[in-house]
Amino acid sequence: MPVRNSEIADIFEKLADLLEIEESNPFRVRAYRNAAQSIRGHGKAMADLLEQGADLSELPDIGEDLAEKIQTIVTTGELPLLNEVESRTPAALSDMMRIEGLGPKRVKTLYKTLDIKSIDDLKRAARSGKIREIPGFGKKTEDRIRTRVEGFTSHEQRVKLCVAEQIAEPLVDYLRKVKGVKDIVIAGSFRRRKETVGDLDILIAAARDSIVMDRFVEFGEVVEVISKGRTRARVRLRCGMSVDVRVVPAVSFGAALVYFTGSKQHNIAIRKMGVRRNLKINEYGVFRDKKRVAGKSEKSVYASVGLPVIVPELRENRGELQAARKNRLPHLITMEDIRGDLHCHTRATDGRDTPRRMAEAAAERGYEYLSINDHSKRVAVANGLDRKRLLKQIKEIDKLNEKLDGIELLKSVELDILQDGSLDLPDSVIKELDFTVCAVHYGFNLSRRKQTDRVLRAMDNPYFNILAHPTGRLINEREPYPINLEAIMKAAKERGCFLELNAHPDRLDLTDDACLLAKEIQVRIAVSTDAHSASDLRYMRCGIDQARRGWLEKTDIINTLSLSKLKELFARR
DNA sequence: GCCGTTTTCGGCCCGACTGTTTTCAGTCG
Repeated sequence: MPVRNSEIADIFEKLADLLEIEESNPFRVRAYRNAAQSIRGHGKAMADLLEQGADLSELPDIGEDLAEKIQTIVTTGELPLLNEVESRTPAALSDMMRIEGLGPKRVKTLYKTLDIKSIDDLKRAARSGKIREIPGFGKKTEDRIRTRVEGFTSHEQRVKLCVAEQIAEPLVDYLRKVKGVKDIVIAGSFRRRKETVGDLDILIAAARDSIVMDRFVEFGEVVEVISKGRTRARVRLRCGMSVDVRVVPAVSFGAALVYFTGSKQHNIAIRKMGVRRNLKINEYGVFRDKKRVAGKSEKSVYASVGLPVIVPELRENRGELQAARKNRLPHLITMEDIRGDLHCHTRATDGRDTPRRMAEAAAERGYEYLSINDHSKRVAVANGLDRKRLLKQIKEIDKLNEKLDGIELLKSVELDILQDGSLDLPDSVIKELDFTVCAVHYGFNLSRRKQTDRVLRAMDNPYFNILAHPTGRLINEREPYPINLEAIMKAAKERGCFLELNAHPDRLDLTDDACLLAKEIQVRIAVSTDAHSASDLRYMRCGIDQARRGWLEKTDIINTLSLSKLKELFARR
């Protein structure tokens, strides 16, 4: 299997850690970190780009040298420079830097004075009380290291956005009631609507003498106060999530919002634009010399560098600043644009509600149509429909449609794409449907080429309309199966097929980067919830968040169309 | 090691908090 972008990024990040411990040129260290981030966030695999003969040094934060190193990693799977550095400096020191409160300097000191080279070494040393004897360390530092290292798991997981929302809501309600709090916004990746959130950044506008910080650390879910000052405090909640609260005066709120919403890369780019205009931009405002010239609102901050406000979902330094400069920011899709949902299940298979109940719930949301896409027979665990049961369901839906007012149910199915690329029900029954949704449910371990060919062959069937959850990934649970998405998207575009952005918060498959790729290729997308109950229809919001991060507009999304237009699109045959 | 409205050299974001030290280094975001 070709080397994944995340693997290349991991190598550069590890190298950056070790070089930092060795006190190498800090800007060189940063260059490796920037490159890692750039590669990790890139929609296309470096391996594919190289195969197509692309010049990697044209990518942001990648120069001649790193382009060559990426080539080496893609070809050989490793980087000689990293091996060389690891021969001097133990690789596991990089893991130690993941522990909160341990940076390159302390890790180096621990290594040099106590020969601590791993998390386990660190655990033993902290228990034995040797760490506090090192100059510059003390009892408190040792205590903290001990607690952190005991509870340390190598990969602290980011939580899904919808889970973060449930965690944040009661805390924000609590803080909102504190005297002196004028405004409160959850910033950070939460506000940028990233699919997962590492920690919560809560920004509060309040008077300087507000007691909000005292109240914050007293919140019932707080199990550890990591730091607490007048303007900034950080705690850990019972659920394991860290929360930062920052208090700023109202006059700085807009500047602070920009600053704490990020992304970091976006902010750095904004600041650089400011520097060119002799402006200093920080979380307190925009300053020319000592004079504040903007900062109360986000609009004023962006205006100070000659830009319109950029919505948080786009703030990733993925071209939004250039687009804003040219007044070519996308008009992002909104919930109001959505006229129906093209993927849901009923009690006939693994759903919980009846078609009628689903239709009523969709109508309540203001939709014009909803399609019923129960599983087909291959998905036996879900009691998938065979030919006979599907024909029966088609008749039921026809009957139901006569009674329904204001909403139409579309007759569909979620077909299984078999390993040979055929679909698991015959055309003779599929042709009775309004359209089809097709997906891979088994055989995730095929090679990338075979998996791609499988889906491409399936798309050759003229009844194939929408490819559902195109990579099969489950966030934090299952990696995407290897597949050449770019080839799939190009083929879909040629054949008049569409890709689904599965809005279920466990899937969000396509990723934001994949949405960007789809936009570039101009293949259109269905944002669908894959609802297994009437209440699941609410997940549309999650899909729209993701679509917006992927720059998608109303015209990129097919379920913004009227029913008649939609039916025209589905008529490949 | 990257980058360019200061373009092939000379910059590269910076303020808050903690602990240990007594004026600041280390870490974080």
